[in-house]
Amino acid sequence: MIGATALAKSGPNGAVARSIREGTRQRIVEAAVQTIKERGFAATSARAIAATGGFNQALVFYHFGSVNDLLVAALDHTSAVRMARYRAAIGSVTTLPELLSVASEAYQEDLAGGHIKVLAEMIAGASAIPELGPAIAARMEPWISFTEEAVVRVMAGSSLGPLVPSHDLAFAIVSLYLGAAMLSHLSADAAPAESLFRTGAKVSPLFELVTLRGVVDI
Amino acid sequence: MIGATALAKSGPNGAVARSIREGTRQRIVEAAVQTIKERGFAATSARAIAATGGFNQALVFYHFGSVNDLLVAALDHTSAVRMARYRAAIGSVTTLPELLSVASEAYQEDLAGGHIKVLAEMIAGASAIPELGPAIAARMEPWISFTEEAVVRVMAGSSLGPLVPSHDLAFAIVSLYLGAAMLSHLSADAAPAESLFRTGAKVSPLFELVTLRGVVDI
DNA sequence: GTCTATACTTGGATAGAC
DNA sequence: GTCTATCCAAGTATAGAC
Repeated sequence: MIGATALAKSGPNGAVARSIREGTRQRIVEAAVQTIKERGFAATSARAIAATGGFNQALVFYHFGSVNDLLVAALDHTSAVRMARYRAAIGSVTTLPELLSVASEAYQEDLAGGHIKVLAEMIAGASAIPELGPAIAARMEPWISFTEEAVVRVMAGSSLGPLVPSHDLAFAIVSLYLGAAMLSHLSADAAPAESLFRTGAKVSPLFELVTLRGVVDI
Repeated sequence: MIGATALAKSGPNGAVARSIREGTRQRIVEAAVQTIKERGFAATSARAIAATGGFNQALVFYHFGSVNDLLVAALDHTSAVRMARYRAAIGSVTTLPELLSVASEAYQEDLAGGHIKVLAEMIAGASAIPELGPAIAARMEPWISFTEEAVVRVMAGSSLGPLVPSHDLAFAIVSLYLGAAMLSHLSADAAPAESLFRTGAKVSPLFELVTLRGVVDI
């Protein structure tokens, strides 16, 4: 009898059943992500998150200890989702134009889905709340590694390979991605970043050319 | 007699004389910049600024109306200083390796002088306080234009010129600079960005090569 | 585990003396 | 123009009922 109490309250109410299945922690994390997307980092207080998710403010502290810890958990959550998406899209690509094409596609999805906004807001927030800095820096590392893998694959056999340290290049790409996202985010105008992808698509065959011809075998 | 009252309190006290000469507004702006550098955006409250500058908190509101308006003024101030520096360093450069060399030098100065920190904190803050967004976006524009000028000059006569829209390239460079600054700032580790400049210096002759040989006259 | 109520803190902003 | 004193709003966090 006692074992049944956990399910006693579910019944026909979909929302309640869902909250029991997913667990409250997960519900809180999702409310945090949504609040950042909709209202920005500064407005993402425990009260605002609770209002978004329809639960009590005190639950944030009961389950996560502090708002900061919840925000880190929220970043982990979106990062995992996005990483899975990027791995699926980019994991098997071996040429630069192809890479740019799928990267551009994934970027559009990120933009539409609000993932970029979450990332930008968190980076910005990390700058504002120093305690978050190290946690967020650590969560950027996998992205640099992932980018480096893709870069190494695309440059394999290229004569540029030995000349450009792949880690530097990966860092540069992530920086560019991040900087463009923040600038676009700032002016609420995504056009410049999109223009950049189009230009990249136009220019990338040029690098292929250089690679194939082996012009720069120094 | 009345005309003399303004100077009546100066005398041997250097600090007071200085404040009268520069005006209190300027003193407040400098205190704001210093507070951002030392304590970060989030900690830069009217009270903190007043403590840094050794004046009363209420003066912020008397002279600037709000903390936000003061912060924008502070960004204007550092931007003007940095722009002058960059113009002097880059204004006459015409080759890519040379450009990268002086840009790297100026970047080191920016880093040491805390200018990069102010910029990064303000961009981050703009994300946190939406009202600041448009003001800061407007203040990034001159940097993109300036970069575009330099890019156009360096690419003049290059066969890459017609292929790469200079505005896109300028946007990309500013994004890269900004993104690298924010990532470095995050992990309190400037090494990655410096490594990037070194790599740039190594690779840039390659572009010169492409340009000179005219390999890609499509 | 979840709620209500509330203590405590910080910071923006203003009134009014000087 | 500059100061003291204060109001007010928003947010973190906790105590304790349920």
